[in-house]
Amino acid sequence: MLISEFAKVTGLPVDTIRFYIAKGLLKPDRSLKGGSNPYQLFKPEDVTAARMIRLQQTLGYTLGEILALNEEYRAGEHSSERTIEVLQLQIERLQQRKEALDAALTFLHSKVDWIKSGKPGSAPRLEDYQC
Amino acid sequence: MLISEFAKVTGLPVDTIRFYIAKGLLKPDRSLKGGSNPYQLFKPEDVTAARMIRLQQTLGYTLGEILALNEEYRAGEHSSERTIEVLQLQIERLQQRKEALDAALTFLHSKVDWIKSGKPGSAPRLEDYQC
DNA sequence: CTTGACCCTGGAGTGCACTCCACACTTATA
DNA sequence: TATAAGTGTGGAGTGCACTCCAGGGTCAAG
Repeated sequence: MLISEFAKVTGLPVDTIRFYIAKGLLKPDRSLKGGSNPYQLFKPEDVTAARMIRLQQTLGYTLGEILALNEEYRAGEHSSERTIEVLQLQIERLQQRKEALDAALTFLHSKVDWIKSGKPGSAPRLEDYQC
Repeated sequence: MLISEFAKVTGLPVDTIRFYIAKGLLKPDRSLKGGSNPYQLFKPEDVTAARMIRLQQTLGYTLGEILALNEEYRAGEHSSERTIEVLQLQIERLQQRKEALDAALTFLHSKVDWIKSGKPGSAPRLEDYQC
């Protein structure tokens, strides 16, 4: 598929796609059949890759980290131990984020409860939900 | 307390603190006693505010959003309904992030399990953990 | 009263992640 | 064959969140 269709499928602006290509995050095929096609061709797996990038971004990774992560992941494709190591690292980091998020949610919920109950006693303190 | 001590207590660089003050995120007192002190004075509640800012940042809010959120929060201080509304919105947003995070974690865990079990069947697909 | 540590303001610079633009080429349609 | 729509490259610009620096004021110690 061409870039405009890829943009539609992924929901990403064309400029952003080109930006990702320049960064090495996406690698569409070029000129498949004897130089007949001067355009970049995107495969279904590129769609998956794009979605993976967006996911990793919402999880707080920078594009540089995502690139490094994915390359390391590819490099360790034949070494299960290395791959597992990379995955474990990601899991650990996400786990930490989740804990901070849980603490924040508990704090917010307790604040809502406190207000709804007519504000008896002192307000819930951020310090009590260490994040 | 003066800015250098505040920096030590919060762990933030002095420049960042001044940046937050310029943005209106922190409001230390100025010249308390008859213009004798030309320096900004930070109170314990400023420390809490700084920690709140950092927390909100890790949760994905921009400084602009944090400012708006905190001002709206202050504005609704006497209207419990408005405050609860703001809190509910925050909770909703964080809940969404948590769900994406959970999906990612489940995906990563299943990938680890799949590798550890000698890679039987097909690899876990990102698509199956909609995020 | 000088020295050194600390403070303030204003403005410039940095890295990241886009976003926009000018210009040139290719391809489908009228 | 003219024209419009889509594609590629290179480079400039934007917004955010800092980060650094010059120039100048304040204050406590010696």
